[in-house]
Amino acid sequence: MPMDERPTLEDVAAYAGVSRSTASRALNDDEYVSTRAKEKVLGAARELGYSPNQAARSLVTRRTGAVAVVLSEPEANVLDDPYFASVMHGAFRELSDAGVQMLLMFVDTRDDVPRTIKFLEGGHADGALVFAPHKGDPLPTALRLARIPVVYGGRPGTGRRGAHAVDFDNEGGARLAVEHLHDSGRRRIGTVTGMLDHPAAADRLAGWQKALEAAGLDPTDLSEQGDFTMASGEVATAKLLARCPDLDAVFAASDLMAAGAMKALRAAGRIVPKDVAVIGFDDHPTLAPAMEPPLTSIHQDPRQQIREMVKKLLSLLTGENIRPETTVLPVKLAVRDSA
Amino acid sequence: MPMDERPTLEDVAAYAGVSRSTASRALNDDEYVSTRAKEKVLGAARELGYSPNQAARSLVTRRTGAVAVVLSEPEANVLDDPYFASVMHGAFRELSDAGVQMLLMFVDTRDDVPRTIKFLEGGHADGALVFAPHKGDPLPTALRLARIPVVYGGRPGTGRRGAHAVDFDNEGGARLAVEHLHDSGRRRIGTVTGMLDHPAAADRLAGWQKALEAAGLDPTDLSEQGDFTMASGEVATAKLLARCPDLDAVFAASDLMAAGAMKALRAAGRIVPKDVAVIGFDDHPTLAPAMEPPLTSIHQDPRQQIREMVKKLLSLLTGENIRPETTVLPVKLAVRDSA
DNA sequence: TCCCCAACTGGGAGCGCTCCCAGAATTCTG
DNA sequence: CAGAATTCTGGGAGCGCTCCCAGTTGGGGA
Repeated sequence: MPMDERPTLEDVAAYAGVSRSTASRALNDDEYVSTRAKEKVLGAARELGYSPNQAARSLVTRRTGAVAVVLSEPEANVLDDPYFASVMHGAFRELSDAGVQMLLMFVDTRDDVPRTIKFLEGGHADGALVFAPHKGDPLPTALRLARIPVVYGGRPGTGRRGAHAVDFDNEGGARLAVEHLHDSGRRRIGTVTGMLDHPAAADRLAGWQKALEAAGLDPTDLSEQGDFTMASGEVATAKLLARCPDLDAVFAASDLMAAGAMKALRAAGRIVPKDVAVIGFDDHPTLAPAMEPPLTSIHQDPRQQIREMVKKLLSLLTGENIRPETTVLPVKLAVRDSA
Repeated sequence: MPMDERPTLEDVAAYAGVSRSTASRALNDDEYVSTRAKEKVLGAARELGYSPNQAARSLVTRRTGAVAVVLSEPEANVLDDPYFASVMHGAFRELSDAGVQMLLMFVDTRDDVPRTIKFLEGGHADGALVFAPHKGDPLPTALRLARIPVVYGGRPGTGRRGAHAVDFDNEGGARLAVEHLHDSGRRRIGTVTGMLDHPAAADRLAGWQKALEAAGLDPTDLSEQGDFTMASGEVATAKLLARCPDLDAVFAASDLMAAGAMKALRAAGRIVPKDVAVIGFDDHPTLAPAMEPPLTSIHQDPRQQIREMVKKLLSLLTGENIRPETTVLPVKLAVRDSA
């Protein structure tokens, strides 16, 4: 073996004084290898600094040892949101514990869709963890046709039947928020929604509405649509305030919109939480505690989500025939000063 | 070719009525292929939905077509910081434009270092884009020994000689901040630093100090160390305030610490910016405009950084013999209400 | 004692591709 | 128009691995 080249399995086998086959068996701890042979091979591998050639292995096993994490979300949303950073970090940890590499792919232009499909179909990854929340997103349909093992993060907007997914209890979170507000005496509880083609936004709105009705309150005129950005939260809250001057609470479907709501309330001379209480959603680790006053918000644990997703995907990859279903994870209320 | 299997190059060649070699040449647009043959092959490939087997190709070319993006930074910093989200997104865009896949790796425990090195040495990626800012980080040294093409984001804390890197003008940014404060009449300009084993933090501190001295001001007692977190900014500012009650400006080395500073100032009854002006660093796209008052901050463009990094790495990979040097990118002042 | 079956080992084939080389077809030169 | 140069083509080898199969070893039961 020349000095400047990486050792191959053959080199390891020769060094250990066994055949290539035996070396392979030892390294992959197959059955039918004597402990003696196994020790020799493992020792040789360590000695030579052997690391198997993934390409050669892939060529025969038809497995790449890599999983793609696909974010199908407009650029701005991904960048603003530490949720995605958490997801990526968590995905890496979970996957690398399983010895799987993580390929990261963003899909934010229409052109990216065929490229992504082509890539995944091409067998460059064994499976995918996909975050594709928009209702019109063509990706889930295309993925289903391509018969690639996929687990979704969040309820996919399209092709909901027969998909493996892990979602948060968005409706329950909204209910939690409304109940907290109601319990502290609020009666005119408005909401600022996200884009309603986003299942999470729709679920949060539904939760708010059901909770109001359950409390015997009338939701009419009390909801205004935003788009998850701070500016939209500000505008929506101003409209809400103009329409219902007796507003005494705002449930915003994201912390960013809650920040906008606070701005609008401040501009209108309302004190938070004395005059109007505010609750956000996401429990943005940086933003929520930094706000003035610190924001009460619905907390969700992205790490738990990704852990479940990886677990499902790995089962899928080992050929386990698990039933396609959406696992729903609980959320909780993180109480601070704003409500 | 069976229906259920992916077509191989051989299938494409047969379909086009040429040999495997010619098909390969056509697909890789090599020289010495007739236009006629090329068209036939390309047509056949399209018809059959052919996508080359990357593993087989890697095996012979000894190139993986993938680049690793390595974040060697404690978990919390990565999660809080939309800078990293920007970097990852930008890296994906730039790399995929070049037909290169992106592998993401985090290094946050000591154990991750050998694993990462092993992985990169194993030839699983053609090169790496590394963010490893800490002074004691063993990664840069290990990477240099492993002779892997690497470009650093930010000045690497270790092994600075002979490394390819793209950094921001941290010192210049601090100077910009101080000059702005001085121009608006502030004379007691304190600073809250980041962890000083972080080159960016050290550079920002140096810039602050030099700018003060250039303006004929005395920096004594006016700097306090933080660790880039909000809580540390609050504590540091309180100390500063206790030591120098006539403080009229704070330059924080991160927006998060600026948020902490604002909290401390508010708690001490100081009005921002009337009594004390505050300037942050990073221009955090979510946090800075959401603060009350909106934060003046030093803006840096992570997209530009990653673009330069990818450019350097691709040159390195094509064997160009570019000189190892640190490219320094300009920053600018984003003026809002806090200063 | 012998045979059988389990436990183990080694060699061969082949995954799908690129590259090299020899030969065929075409074009260019004098 | 012959010969040389050039362009193009196809087959063979081989990248490093896993898997299959045939062969070898050793221990336990008849």
